[in-house]
Amino acid sequence: MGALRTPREAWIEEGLRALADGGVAAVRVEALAKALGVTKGGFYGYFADRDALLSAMLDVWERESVHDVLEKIEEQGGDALDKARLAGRLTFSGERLRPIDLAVRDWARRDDAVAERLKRVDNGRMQLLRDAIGTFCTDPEEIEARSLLAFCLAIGSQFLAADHPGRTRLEVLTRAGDLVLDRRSRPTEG
Amino acid sequence: MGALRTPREAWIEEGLRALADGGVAAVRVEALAKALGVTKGGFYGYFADRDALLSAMLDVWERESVHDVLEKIEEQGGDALDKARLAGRLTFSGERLRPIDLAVRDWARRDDAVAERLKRVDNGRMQLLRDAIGTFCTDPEEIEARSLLAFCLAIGSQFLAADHPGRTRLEVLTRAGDLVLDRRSRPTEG
DNA sequence: GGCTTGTTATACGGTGGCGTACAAGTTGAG
DNA sequence: CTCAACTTGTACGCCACCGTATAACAAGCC
Repeated sequence: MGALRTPREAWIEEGLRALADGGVAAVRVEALAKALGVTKGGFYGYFADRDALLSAMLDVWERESVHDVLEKIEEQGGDALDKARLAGRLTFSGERLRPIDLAVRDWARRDDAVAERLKRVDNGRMQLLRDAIGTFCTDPEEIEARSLLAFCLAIGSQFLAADHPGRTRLEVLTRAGDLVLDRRSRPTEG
Repeated sequence: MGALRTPREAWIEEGLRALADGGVAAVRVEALAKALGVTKGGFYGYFADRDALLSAMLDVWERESVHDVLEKIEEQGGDALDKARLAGRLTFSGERLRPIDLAVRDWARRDDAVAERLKRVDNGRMQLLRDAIGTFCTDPEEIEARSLLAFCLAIGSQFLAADHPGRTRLEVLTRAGDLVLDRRSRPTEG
Protein backbone atom coordinates (compact mmCIF):
# COMPACT_ATOMS: atom_id res chain seq x y z
CA MET A 1 0.00 0.00 0.00
CA GLY A 2 1.33 3.39 -0.92
CA ALA A 3 1.34 6.05 1.78
CA LEU A 4 -0.74 9.17 1.69
CA ARG A 5 1.76 11.88 1.03
CA THR A 6 -0.49 14.78 0.21
CA PRO A 7 -3.82 14.04 1.79
CA ARG A 8 -7.11 15.55 0.78
CA GLU A 9 -7.02 17.90 3.76
CA ALA A 10 -3.76 19.43 2.57
CA TRP A 11 -5.38 20.50 -0.69
CA ILE A 12 -8.32 22.01 1.17
CA GLU A 13 -6.04 23.80 3.58
CA GLU A 14 -3.91 25.24 0.81
CA GLY A 15 -7.06 26.18 -1.06
CA LEU A 16 -8.36 28.10 1.95
CA ARG A 17 -5.04 29.88 2.22
CA ALA A 18 -5.21 30.90 -1.44
CA LEU A 19 -8.83 31.97 -1.04
CA ALA A 20 -7.94 34.02 2.00
CA ASP A 21 -5.33 36.11 0.35
CA GLY A 22 -6.27 36.15 -3.29
CA GLY A 23 -9.98 35.54 -3.53
CA VAL A 24 -11.66 32.64 -5.23
CA ALA A 25 -9.88 33.39 -8.52
CA ALA A 26 -6.59 32.58 -6.80
CA VAL A 27 -7.67 29.04 -6.02
CA ARG A 28 -5.98 27.35 -8.97
CA VAL A 29 -5.14 23.69 -8.96
CA GLU A 30 -1.67 24.10 -10.37
CA ALA A 31 -0.82 26.96 -8.03
CA LEU A 32 -1.90 24.92 -5.01
CA ALA A 33 0.22 22.03 -6.21
CA LYS A 34 3.28 24.26 -6.49
CA ALA A 35 2.62 25.65 -3.01
CA LEU A 36 2.45 22.09 -1.68
CA GLY A 37 5.66 21.16 -3.46
CA VAL A 38 4.00 18.59 -5.72
CA THR A 39 2.36 18.61 -9.12
CA LYS A 40 -1.35 18.42 -9.69
CA GLY A 41 -1.05 14.71 -10.44
CA GLY A 42 -2.66 13.61 -7.21
CA PHE A 43 -5.32 16.26 -7.02
CA TYR A 44 -7.85 14.53 -9.25
CA GLY A 45 -7.74 11.45 -7.10
CA TYR A 46 -9.47 13.36 -4.33
CA PHE A 47 -11.60 15.81 -6.26
CA ALA A 48 -13.62 15.43 -9.43
CA ASP A 49 -12.66 18.93 -10.46
CA ARG A 50 -11.86 22.39 -9.15
CA ASP A 51 -15.48 22.98 -8.14
CA ALA A 52 -15.39 19.93 -5.89
CA LEU A 53 -12.45 21.45 -4.05
CA LEU A 54 -14.21 24.78 -3.71
CA SER A 55 -17.22 23.02 -2.28
CA ALA A 56 -15.10 21.06 0.19
CA MET A 57 -13.39 24.27 1.25
CA LEU A 58 -16.77 25.83 1.98
CA ASP A 59 -17.72 22.79 4.04
CA VAL A 60 -14.68 23.23 6.23
CA TRP A 61 -15.23 26.97 6.50
CA GLU A 62 -18.87 26.56 7.46
CA ARG A 63 -18.09 23.97 10.09
CA GLU A 64 -15.34 26.05 11.65
CA SER A 65 -17.46 29.19 11.51
CA VAL A 66 -20.55 27.68 13.07
CA HIS A 67 -19.99 24.42 14.90
CA ASP A 68 -16.50 25.10 16.24
CA VAL A 69 -17.33 28.66 17.30
CA LEU A 70 -20.52 27.61 19.06
CA GLU A 71 -18.61 24.87 20.86
CA LYS A 72 -16.01 27.28 22.19
CA ILE A 73 -18.71 29.70 23.20
CA GLU A 74 -20.55 27.08 25.18
CA GLU A 75 -17.50 25.86 27.03
CA GLN A 76 -16.71 29.42 28.00
CA GLY A 77 -20.10 30.17 29.49
CA GLY A 78 -21.05 33.68 30.59
CA ASP A 79 -24.10 35.65 29.60
CA ALA A 80 -25.36 36.27 26.09
CA LEU A 81 -23.29 39.44 25.75
CA ASP A 82 -20.06 37.63 26.59
CA LYS A 83 -20.94 34.93 24.11
CA ALA A 84 -21.61 37.36 21.30
CA ARG A 85 -18.40 39.21 21.99
CA LEU A 86 -16.37 36.00 22.01
CA ALA A 87 -18.01 34.89 18.78
CA GLY A 88 -17.06 38.18 17.20
CA ARG A 89 -13.50 37.86 18.35
CA LEU A 90 -13.16 34.26 17.21
CA THR A 91 -14.46 35.18 13.78
CA PHE A 92 -12.98 38.59 13.11
CA SER A 93 -9.77 38.60 15.07
CA GLY A 94 -7.11 36.04 14.34
CA GLU A 95 -5.74 35.38 10.93
CA ARG A 96 -7.60 32.24 10.06
CA LEU A 97 -11.33 32.84 9.77
CA ARG A 98 -11.25 36.58 9.17
CA PRO A 99 -9.71 36.74 5.68
CA ILE A 100 -11.65 33.68 4.59
CA ASP A 101 -14.86 35.29 5.73
CA LEU A 102 -14.18 38.41 3.70
CA ALA A 103 -13.30 36.42 0.61
CA VAL A 104 -16.43 34.29 0.95
CA ARG A 105 -18.49 37.45 1.32
CA ASP A 106 -17.27 38.84 -1.97
CA TRP A 107 -17.56 35.46 -3.63
CA ALA A 108 -21.17 35.20 -2.50
CA ARG A 109 -22.09 38.27 -4.51
CA ARG A 110 -21.50 36.29 -7.70
CA ASP A 111 -22.42 32.74 -6.74
CA ASP A 112 -25.86 31.84 -5.48
CA ALA A 113 -24.81 28.60 -3.80
CA VAL A 114 -22.18 30.46 -1.81
CA ALA A 115 -24.69 33.19 -0.99
CA GLU A 116 -27.01 30.54 0.40
CA ARG A 117 -24.33 29.11 2.68
CA LEU A 118 -23.29 32.56 3.82
CA LYS A 119 -26.88 33.39 4.64
CA ARG A 120 -27.13 30.36 6.90
CA VAL A 121 -23.96 31.35 8.72
CA ASP A 122 -24.89 35.02 9.02
CA ASN A 123 -28.34 34.19 10.31
CA GLY A 124 -26.76 32.21 13.11
CA ARG A 125 -24.49 35.08 13.98
CA MET A 126 -27.35 37.56 13.95
CA GLN A 127 -29.23 35.41 16.42
CA LEU A 128 -26.32 35.54 18.84
CA LEU A 129 -26.43 39.31 18.58
CA ARG A 130 -30.18 39.48 19.11
CA ASP A 131 -29.85 37.36 22.21
CA ALA A 132 -27.06 39.55 23.52
CA ILE A 133 -28.77 42.85 22.89
CA GLY A 134 -32.05 41.47 24.16
CA THR A 135 -30.49 41.28 27.63
CA PHE A 136 -30.68 45.06 28.02
CA CYS A 137 -33.11 46.21 25.35
CA THR A 138 -36.77 45.33 25.00
CA ASP A 139 -37.97 47.03 21.82
CA PRO A 140 -37.76 44.34 19.10
CA GLU A 141 -37.12 46.90 16.40
CA GLU A 142 -34.26 48.40 18.31
CA ILE A 143 -32.83 44.97 18.99
CA GLU A 144 -32.85 44.24 15.28
CA ALA A 145 -31.36 47.63 14.43
CA ARG A 146 -28.60 47.32 17.01
CA SER A 147 -27.82 43.78 15.89
CA LEU A 148 -27.46 44.97 12.34
CA LEU A 149 -25.24 47.81 13.49
CA ALA A 150 -22.98 45.48 15.45
CA PHE A 151 -22.67 43.05 12.58
CA CYS A 152 -22.05 45.77 10.02
CA LEU A 153 -19.42 47.26 12.27
CA ALA A 154 -17.54 43.97 12.34
CA ILE A 155 -17.70 43.49 8.60
CA GLY A 156 -17.64 47.04 7.34
CA SER A 157 -14.57 48.01 9.31
CA GLN A 158 -12.63 45.36 7.43
CA PHE A 159 -13.48 46.97 4.10
CA LEU A 160 -13.00 50.56 5.23
CA ALA A 161 -9.88 52.41 4.20
CA ALA A 162 -10.30 55.65 6.13
CA ASP A 163 -7.89 56.96 8.78
CA HIS A 164 -8.75 58.19 12.26
CA PRO A 165 -6.35 61.04 12.93
CA GLY A 166 -4.90 60.80 16.41
CA ARG A 167 -6.51 57.45 17.14
CA THR A 168 -6.13 53.84 16.15
CA ARG A 169 -8.81 51.94 14.36
CA LEU A 170 -9.02 49.58 17.32
CA GLU A 171 -9.74 52.42 19.72
CA VAL A 172 -12.53 53.80 17.58
CA LEU A 173 -13.86 50.33 16.98
CA THR A 174 -13.99 49.63 20.71
CA ARG A 175 -15.88 52.82 21.40
CA ALA A 176 -18.29 52.14 18.57
CA GLY A 177 -18.87 48.63 19.84
CA ASP A 178 -19.71 50.00 23.25
CA LEU A 179 -22.24 52.38 21.77
CA VAL A 180 -24.08 49.48 20.24
CA LEU A 181 -23.59 46.64 22.70
CA ASP A 182 -23.45 48.36 26.06
CA ARG A 183 -26.53 49.60 27.90
CA ARG A 184 -24.55 52.16 29.83
CA SER A 185 -23.21 53.95 26.78
CA ARG A 186 -26.07 56.28 26.16
CA PRO A 187 -24.01 59.28 25.26
CA THR A 188 -24.72 63.01 25.38
CA GLU A 189 -27.93 63.78 27.14
CA GLY A 190 -28.44 60.09 27.94
CA MET B 1 -9.95 61.75 -40.96
CA GLY B 2 -11.67 58.64 -39.79
CA ALA B 3 -14.44 59.03 -37.22
CA LEU B 4 -14.24 57.84 -33.69
CA ARG B 5 -16.61 54.93 -33.62
CA THR B 6 -15.77 53.39 -30.28
CA PRO B 7 -14.29 56.21 -28.25
CA ARG B 8 -12.05 55.80 -25.27
CA GLU B 9 -14.93 56.58 -22.95
CA ALA B 10 -16.92 53.63 -24.25
CA TRP B 11 -14.17 51.23 -23.20
CA ILE B 12 -13.99 52.79 -19.76
CA GLU B 13 -17.75 52.68 -19.38
CA GLU B 14 -17.92 49.05 -20.39
CA GLY B 15 -15.01 48.30 -18.11
CA LEU B 16 -16.81 49.85 -15.17
CA ARG B 17 -19.88 47.79 -15.99
CA ALA B 18 -17.80 44.62 -16.01
CA LEU B 19 -16.07 45.61 -12.79
CA ALA B 20 -19.42 46.32 -11.16
CA ASP B 21 -20.86 42.93 -11.76
CA GLY B 22 -17.92 40.60 -11.97
CA GLY B 23 -15.09 42.18 -10.06
CA VAL B 24 -11.76 43.23 -11.46
CA ALA B 25 -11.11 39.76 -12.87
CA ALA B 26 -14.08 40.23 -15.17
CA VAL B 27 -12.52 43.26 -16.84
CA ARG B 28 -11.10 41.47 -19.86
CA VAL B 29 -10.25 43.29 -23.04
CA GLU B 30 -11.79 40.72 -25.34
CA ALA B 31 -14.95 40.46 -23.26
CA LEU B 32 -15.41 44.23 -23.31
CA ALA B 33 -14.92 44.24 -27.06
CA LYS B 34 -17.61 41.63 -27.51
CA ALA B 35 -19.95 43.61 -25.25
CA LEU B 36 -19.32 46.69 -27.37
CA GLY B 37 -19.95 44.76 -30.56
CA VAL B 38 -16.42 45.22 -31.88
CA THR B 39 -13.14 43.34 -31.63
CA LYS B 40 -10.24 44.39 -29.49
CA GLY B 41 -8.51 45.88 -32.54
CA GLY B 42 -9.11 49.45 -31.53
CA PHE B 43 -8.49 49.03 -27.81
CA TYR B 44 -4.72 49.33 -27.94
CA GLY B 45 -4.99 52.66 -29.73
CA TYR B 46 -6.34 54.20 -26.55
CA PHE B 47 -4.65 52.15 -23.86
CA ALA B 48 -1.14 50.82 -23.58
CA ASP B 49 -2.47 47.69 -21.94
CA ARG B 50 -5.17 46.38 -19.66
CA ASP B 51 -3.65 48.12 -16.64
CA ALA B 52 -3.98 51.48 -18.35
CA LEU B 53 -7.69 50.84 -18.74
CA LEU B 54 -8.04 49.83 -15.10
CA SER B 55 -6.29 53.01 -14.07
CA ALA B 56 -8.52 55.15 -16.28
CA MET B 57 -11.56 53.42 -14.82
CA LEU B 58 -10.42 54.32 -11.33
CA ASP B 59 -9.94 57.94 -12.41
CA VAL B 60 -13.54 58.12 -13.55
CA TRP B 61 -14.80 56.37 -10.44
CA GLU B 62 -12.85 58.66 -8.14
CA ARG B 63 -14.06 61.78 -9.88
CA GLU B 64 -17.69 60.68 -9.80
CA SER B 65 -17.40 59.55 -6.19
CA VAL B 66 -15.79 62.72 -4.90
CA HIS B 67 -16.11 65.72 -7.20
CA ASP B 68 -19.53 64.99 -8.65
CA VAL B 69 -21.03 64.01 -5.30
CA LEU B 70 -19.66 67.09 -3.57
CA GLU B 71 -21.04 69.25 -6.36
CA LYS B 72 -24.53 67.84 -6.01
CA ILE B 73 -24.34 68.21 -2.26
CA GLU B 74 -23.41 71.85 -2.49
CA GLU B 75 -26.13 72.74 -4.93
CA GLN B 76 -28.67 71.12 -2.65
CA GLY B 77 -27.68 73.04 0.45
CA GLY B 78 -29.12 72.15 3.83
CA ASP B 79 -27.23 71.44 7.02
CA ALA B 80 -24.36 69.02 7.47
CA LEU B 81 -26.72 66.17 8.33
CA ASP B 82 -28.69 66.61 5.13
CA LYS B 83 -25.47 66.70 3.17
CA ALA B 84 -24.13 63.49 4.70
CA ARG B 85 -27.42 61.74 4.10
CA LEU B 86 -27.52 62.84 0.47
CA ALA B 87 -23.94 61.74 -0.03
CA GLY B 88 -24.81 58.34 1.36
CA ARG B 89 -27.79 58.03 -0.91
CA LEU B 90 -25.86 59.15 -4.00
CA THR B 91 -23.15 56.60 -3.30
CA PHE B 92 -25.02 53.60 -1.96
CA SER B 93 -28.41 53.81 -3.60
CA GLY B 94 -28.70 53.80 -7.34
CA GLU B 95 -27.15 51.18 -9.50
CA ARG B 96 -24.16 53.07 -10.76
CA LEU B 97 -21.74 53.89 -7.97
CA ARG B 98 -22.83 51.27 -5.47
CA PRO B 99 -21.66 48.07 -7.18
CA ILE B 100 -18.50 49.78 -8.39
CA ASP B 101 -17.72 50.86 -4.86
CA LEU B 102 -18.06 47.32 -3.55
CA ALA B 103 -15.87 45.92 -6.28
CA VAL B 104 -13.22 48.57 -5.70
CA ARG B 105 -13.32 47.79 -2.01
CA ASP B 106 -12.53 44.15 -2.55
CA TRP B 107 -9.97 44.99 -5.21
CA ALA B 108 -8.19 47.33 -2.79
CA ARG B 109 -7.48 44.45 -0.45
CA ARG B 110 -5.05 43.05 -3.03
CA ASP B 111 -3.68 46.13 -4.77
CA ASP B 112 -1.87 48.86 -2.89
CA ALA B 113 -2.43 51.54 -5.51
CA VAL B 114 -6.15 50.93 -5.38
CA ALA B 115 -6.07 50.90 -1.58
CA GLU B 116 -4.42 54.31 -1.66
CA ARG B 117 -7.12 55.76 -3.89
CA LEU B 118 -9.87 54.23 -1.81
CA LYS B 119 -8.36 55.69 1.31
CA ARG B 120 -8.50 59.17 -0.18
CA VAL B 121 -12.14 58.72 -1.09
CA ASP B 122 -13.12 57.17 2.23
CA ASN B 123 -11.36 59.90 4.18
CA GLY B 124 -13.46 62.48 2.37
CA ARG B 125 -16.63 60.59 3.19
CA MET B 126 -15.66 60.22 6.82
CA GLN B 127 -15.20 63.97 7.07
CA LEU B 128 -18.73 64.52 5.85
CA LEU B 129 -19.95 62.21 8.59
CA ARG B 130 -17.87 63.92 11.27
CA ASP B 131 -19.30 67.28 10.25
CA ALA B 132 -22.82 65.90 10.32
CA ILE B 133 -22.55 64.19 13.68
CA GLY B 134 -20.68 67.16 15.11
CA THR B 135 -23.88 69.16 14.78
CA PHE B 136 -25.46 67.36 17.72
CA CYS B 137 -22.57 65.68 19.49
CA THR B 138 -19.59 67.30 21.14
CA ASP B 139 -17.38 64.48 22.41
CA PRO B 140 -14.73 63.99 19.68
CA GLU B 141 -14.37 60.31 20.48
CA GLU B 142 -18.07 59.74 20.18
CA ILE B 143 -18.14 61.67 16.93
CA GLU B 144 -15.44 59.41 15.54
CA ALA B 145 -17.16 56.28 16.80
CA ARG B 146 -20.54 57.28 15.40
CA SER B 147 -18.99 58.22 12.07
CA LEU B 148 -17.37 54.82 11.87
CA LEU B 149 -20.67 53.17 12.75
CA ALA B 150 -22.54 55.09 10.07
CA PHE B 151 -19.96 54.29 7.41
CA CYS B 152 -19.74 50.63 8.38
CA LEU B 153 -23.51 50.40 8.28
CA ALA B 154 -23.55 51.64 4.70
CA ILE B 155 -20.83 49.27 3.57
CA GLY B 156 -21.40 46.29 5.81
CA SER B 157 -25.08 46.00 4.99
CA GLN B 158 -24.12 45.42 1.36
CA PHE B 159 -22.03 42.41 2.29
CA LEU B 160 -24.42 40.97 4.84
CA ALA B 161 -26.52 37.96 3.92
CA ALA B 162 -28.72 37.66 7.01
CA ASP B 163 -32.52 37.90 7.01
CA HIS B 164 -34.69 40.05 9.28
CA PRO B 165 -37.80 37.98 9.95
CA GLY B 166 -40.91 40.10 9.66
CA ARG B 167 -39.05 43.16 8.45
CA THR B 168 -37.32 44.37 5.36
CA ARG B 169 -33.64 45.19 5.30
CA LEU B 170 -34.52 48.78 4.43
CA GLU B 171 -36.70 49.14 7.52
CA VAL B 172 -33.99 47.85 9.82
CA LEU B 173 -31.41 49.94 8.03
CA THR B 174 -33.46 53.09 8.49
CA ARG B 175 -33.89 52.46 12.18
CA ALA B 176 -30.19 51.72 12.58
CA GLY B 177 -29.29 54.89 10.71
CA ASP B 178 -31.49 56.89 13.06
CA LEU B 179 -29.76 55.40 16.07
CA VAL B 180 -26.45 56.68 14.80
CA LEU B 181 -27.30 59.90 13.00
CA ASP B 182 -30.24 61.30 14.93
CA ARG B 183 -29.92 63.07 18.25
CA ARG B 184 -33.46 62.21 19.23
CA SER B 185 -33.02 58.49 18.96
CA ARG B 186 -31.66 57.79 22.38
CA PRO B 187 -33.60 54.64 23.02
CA THR B 188 -34.61 52.87 26.22
CA GLU B 189 -33.88 54.91 29.27
CA GLY B 190 -32.64 57.84 27.14
C1' DG C 1 13.55 -8.99 -2.87
C1' DG C 2 9.32 -9.02 -5.55
C1' DC C 3 4.35 -7.86 -5.68
C1' DT C 4 0.51 -5.03 -4.90
C1' DT C 5 -1.52 -0.78 -4.17
C1' DG C 6 -1.91 3.77 -4.09
C1' DT C 7 0.53 8.32 -5.13
C1' DT C 8 2.96 11.43 -8.05
C1' DA C 9 5.39 13.20 -12.36
C1' DT C 10 5.08 14.03 -17.07
C1' DA C 11 2.97 14.92 -21.29
C1' DC C 12 -0.93 16.18 -23.87
C1' DG C 13 -5.14 18.63 -25.97
C1' DG C 14 -8.30 22.25 -25.33
C1' DT C 15 -9.64 26.86 -24.00
C1' DG C 16 -9.24 31.60 -23.19
C1' DG C 17 -6.77 35.60 -22.24
C1' DC C 18 -2.99 39.33 -23.50
C1' DG C 19 -0.51 42.07 -26.69
C1' DT C 20 1.35 42.70 -31.68
C1' DA C 21 1.25 43.09 -36.71
C1' DC C 22 -0.83 44.08 -40.56
C1' DA C 23 -4.57 44.10 -43.80
C1' DA C 24 -9.22 45.71 -44.69
C1' DG C 25 -12.53 49.00 -44.07
C1' DT C 26 -14.61 53.53 -43.16
C1' DT C 27 -14.78 58.47 -43.05
C1' DG C 28 -14.20 63.19 -44.17
C1' DA C 29 -11.40 66.65 -46.92
C1' DG C 30 -10.24 68.40 -51.10
C1' DC D 1 -14.17 60.67 -56.67
C1' DT D 2 -9.96 60.07 -54.72
C1' DC D 3 -6.82 60.14 -51.15
C1' DA D 4 -5.07 60.38 -46.58
C1' DA D 5 -5.94 59.41 -41.92
C1' DC D 6 -7.79 56.85 -38.73
C1' DT D 7 -10.41 52.75 -36.90
C1' DT D 8 -11.39 48.00 -36.90
C1' DG D 9 -11.00 42.93 -38.17
C1' DT D 10 -8.13 39.02 -38.45
C1' DA D 11 -4.41 36.22 -37.52
C1' DC D 12 -0.68 35.19 -34.81
C1' DG D 13 2.61 33.84 -30.75
C1' DC D 14 2.65 33.40 -26.08
C1' DC D 15 1.32 31.91 -21.58
C1' DA D 16 -1.63 30.11 -17.88
C1' DC D 17 -4.99 27.14 -16.62
C1' DC D 18 -8.13 22.84 -16.60
C1' DG D 19 -8.78 18.02 -16.92
C1' DT D 20 -7.06 13.33 -18.80
C1' DA D 21 -3.95 9.54 -19.66
C1' DT D 22 -0.24 7.02 -18.62
C1' DA D 23 4.12 5.96 -16.97
C1' DA D 24 7.32 6.20 -13.05
C1' DC D 25 7.61 5.71 -8.33
C1' DA D 26 7.29 4.84 -3.16
C1' DA D 27 5.63 1.88 0.66
C1' DG D 28 4.19 -1.86 3.02
C1' DC D 29 3.33 -7.07 2.88
C1' DC D 30 4.58 -11.66 2.03
